[in-house]
Amino acid sequence: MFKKWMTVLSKCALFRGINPEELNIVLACLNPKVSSYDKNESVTVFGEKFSGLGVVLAGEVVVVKDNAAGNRVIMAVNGPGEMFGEMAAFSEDGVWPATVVARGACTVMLLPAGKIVGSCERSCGSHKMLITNMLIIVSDKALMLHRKVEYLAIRSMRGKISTFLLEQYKRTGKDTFMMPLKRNELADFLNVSRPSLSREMSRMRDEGVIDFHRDSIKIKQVDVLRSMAG
Amino acid sequence: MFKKWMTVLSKCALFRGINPEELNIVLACLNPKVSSYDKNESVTVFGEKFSGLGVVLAGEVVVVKDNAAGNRVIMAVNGPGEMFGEMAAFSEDGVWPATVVARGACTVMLLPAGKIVGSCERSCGSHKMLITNMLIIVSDKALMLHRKVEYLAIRSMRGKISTFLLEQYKRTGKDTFMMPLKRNELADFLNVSRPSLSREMSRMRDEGVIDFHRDSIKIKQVDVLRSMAG
DNA sequence: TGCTTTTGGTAACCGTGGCTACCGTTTTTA
DNA sequence: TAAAAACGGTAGCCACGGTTACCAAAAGCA
Repeated sequence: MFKKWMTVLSKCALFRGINPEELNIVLACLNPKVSSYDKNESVTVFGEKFSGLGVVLAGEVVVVKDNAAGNRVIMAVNGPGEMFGEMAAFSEDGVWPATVVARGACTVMLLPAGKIVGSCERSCGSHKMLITNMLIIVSDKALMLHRKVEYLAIRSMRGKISTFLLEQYKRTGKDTFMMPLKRNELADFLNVSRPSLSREMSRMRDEGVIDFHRDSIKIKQVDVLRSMAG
Repeated sequence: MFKKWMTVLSKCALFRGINPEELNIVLACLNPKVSSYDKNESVTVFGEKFSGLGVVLAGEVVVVKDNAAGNRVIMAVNGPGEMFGEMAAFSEDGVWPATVVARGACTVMLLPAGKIVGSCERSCGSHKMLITNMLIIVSDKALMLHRKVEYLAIRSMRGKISTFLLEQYKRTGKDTFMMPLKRNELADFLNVSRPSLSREMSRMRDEGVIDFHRDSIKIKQVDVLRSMAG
């Protein structure tokens, strides 16, 4: 039944430590719903009734939040095997805390939240593992948000840009790399305006700290960048 | 042994649904460490080795984060029965993601993280409950951070102030209430400078939207405030 | 009780960064 | 392959809010 998605699901953090045979049993237990979406189609809408823990099976989704002023903040970009709605799954109000939009054609699986904590009728042994995995996942999510808060708490734009670039530098281990976000998306992520971001990056280029062309970026003075990060 | 703290602990979300006799057994299992601190003393320091899940027994602690630029951001204020370090408890790196400072004289309990998920030798039945509680707690924490991100994502100071006041208004249900934070702390929380905050609040008072004197504040035009929140 | 510390309001100055507008380039779609 | 849409850099304008400095009131402490 879920044979098609086994490879992806085995990579999903929720099912870590559960072997294929058990996974099949657990999935039958959880009774998930698989749906496909086109580009820019809404998978979930902020404030609507919570429909279940999401797992991306194919394609990519973007988790966004619109504040009333009309600014769209990108919370995350999730690919195959990644999840969304982990936090809402165990909240009381039972509504989506964010909007999830298909970044391109994609397929997602929605798991009813109650089934995860609720004790299984057939008392399948992987349920405890599932809950423990869930705990780790939500903790990681919380830490990610913690990091996000740190980003937003940086007052100056230079600080934000420098911090972001240094994180990429550390992640890739190279001083020349591709930006994982378009200017628009980066501006959203750093919570600044797009033209101001361009201007500041250009200034940094003029000063010889970095060099870039479109998506390709090169860090020329790591130490200077570090001093600007805070 | 923990008789002195039973009243507080029974109110702690971690032990919800566990009756006093079981609580004693569970506590013995967890082997917690109780310590006292003076005002402004550090309970935990950012980056240092994780020492365990914290529970405030008496007094208050402030969870803060200093960014390298020297700005101190208040993450939370925790009183008796409240916890800190929930996220770090299940992260890999095993260091404190924030600094916790005693707001006044206080007593806290530290629970070794491993003991919570690790299966109990005496296989005491409340362990599953403990893990489930932990899941709910961490989810709530994540949602709280989510809300925090929303606050920080608000561009204008007016928007921040309005949002904060409306939240208090909703919480107390009254249009006149006491500010739960000093100006200093509020400025930190909203991530703005203290004089700018005072100035903006004075402007709002001049415009007749609000009225205030020190800690006491009155909302005069809720609808206008709402339109300013975003 | 007087002294010190903390807290909060106000004012002047000015830099960062938001906004709008425009244009060239790249990518997508028909 | 032409038309349309998305993307990214640049420029000018100016307001929001950071910074510093100072003072008054309140609270803590001797």
